[in-house]
Amino acid sequence: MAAAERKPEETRQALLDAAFKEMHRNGFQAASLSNIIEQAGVTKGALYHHFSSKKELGYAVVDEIIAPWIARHWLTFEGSDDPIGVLTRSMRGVMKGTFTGCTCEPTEDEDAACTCGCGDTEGFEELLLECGCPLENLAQEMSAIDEGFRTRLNRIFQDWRAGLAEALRRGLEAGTVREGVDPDRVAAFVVATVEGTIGLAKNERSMELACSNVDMLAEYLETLRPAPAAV
Amino acid sequence: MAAAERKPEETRQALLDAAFKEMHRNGFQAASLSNIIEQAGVTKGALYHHFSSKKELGYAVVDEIIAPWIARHWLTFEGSDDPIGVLTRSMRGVMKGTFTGCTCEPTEDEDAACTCGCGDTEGFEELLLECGCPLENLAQEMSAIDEGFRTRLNRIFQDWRAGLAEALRRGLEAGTVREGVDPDRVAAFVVATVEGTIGLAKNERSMELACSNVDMLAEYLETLRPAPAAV
DNA sequence: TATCATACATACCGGTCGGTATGTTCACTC
DNA sequence: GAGTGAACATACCGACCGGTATGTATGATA
Repeated sequence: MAAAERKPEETRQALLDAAFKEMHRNGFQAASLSNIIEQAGVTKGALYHHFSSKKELGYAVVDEIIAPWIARHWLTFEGSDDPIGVLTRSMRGVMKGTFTGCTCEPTEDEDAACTCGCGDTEGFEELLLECGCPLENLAQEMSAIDEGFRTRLNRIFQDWRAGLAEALRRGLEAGTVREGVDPDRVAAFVVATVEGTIGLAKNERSMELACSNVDMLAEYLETLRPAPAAV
Repeated sequence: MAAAERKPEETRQALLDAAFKEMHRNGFQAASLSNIIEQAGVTKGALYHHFSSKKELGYAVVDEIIAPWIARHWLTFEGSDDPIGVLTRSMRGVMKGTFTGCTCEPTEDEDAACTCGCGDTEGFEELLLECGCPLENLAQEMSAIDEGFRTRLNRIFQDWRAGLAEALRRGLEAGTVREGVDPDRVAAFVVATVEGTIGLAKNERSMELACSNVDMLAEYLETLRPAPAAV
């Protein structure tokens, strides 16, 4: 094995990345540790040095890969007073893989790839369309049969909803969201519709369907703005 | 084994039912044939007499169990001219496990269990809340890695959407749905939101969340009715 | 009643799985 | 530069998996 390198943090990260990819495509239960260590370029000894079991590896993927990923792509309000506008742009960005709604430098260039340094490449939209949302996939598979997964995934969903609701509350104060809108209920509705849309689009392999649904959700969100001053 | 019984249709059905339960809880890949045959009360020889492989068993579950289940609980319009009303009742029925929207004798009794003879018992809502929608679960798990599953599940989604869109079209003609509504796009939006809602509620183990989302979707659907005559 | 396809039951196989026990090499301390 | 623990690599294990080969009982037919 030539000269060994001994970079434990890099090894650990390589294992997490490989595990994430394997789990994203095959789910957790069908994820093969052999494939993961092969992809990461290490051996089983390294894996079990860094993680005590397959399950612990899965938990780490949830906490250290999936959770930040969701936050990076969906909690992009950054003190904005227009949650509906930001959310609509985030949705379109995620669906198209352009991520112009990231918290990094926003760009006007619709064709630009993600510039937020999250490591997502241009091919991401195909991956999303083919493999779906990793958070939703894992939740569907594991939440019924493992409480550890369920609580961790649930935490991500709750943070997502809470962040969205918080932004809506600021919109209420700023007057960009009309009175009477319940931030928590709208947040839950949006999260459910987004996840359902990704799932349906994945099954039909149809980006058009995804975009149509996003547009319809955007239209619905527009109805939550204050009514224009009566003429 | 006392006197043998030789009822091939019952044996086959027992295998399908057991496979459905196992797959609903554990997914297809993690479903164990040993568990299935044990649950069905037969041996591996019987299984492989009726099904040529595990995958064929899974396909049969999709075609013969899941597809009719979806049709029974979601395609309940039966020539009604009020798709929004029927759909709203179906949603609430499925979520509460009362199924008052079934195509069987509709009942006014909100507490009644499903009377459509579909075999669903009172405990169904807990199962839906714990294990989610079997269609969505399988789609999430298998559509990316097996084309046979994907096409079969996709067919169910398409039939669901088509049935919903057809009902909306009748509503358009009957005047219970306002002009300008696109039946196909609304149908896709509804299916995605319903599936997303079940998934989210399953993960949070919260029937309140499910009901809240259903109510919000129902509110949205009400906006698709014709505007009341101007005063 | 002999025949024979159907409908199973039993026993077993190769392969893969997650996990472990043990060996080896590096980096650092003193 | 000897010692030591972290960071791996290698070899191996038992369990379970899907699948098969083969045996056997049943029920209809002739």
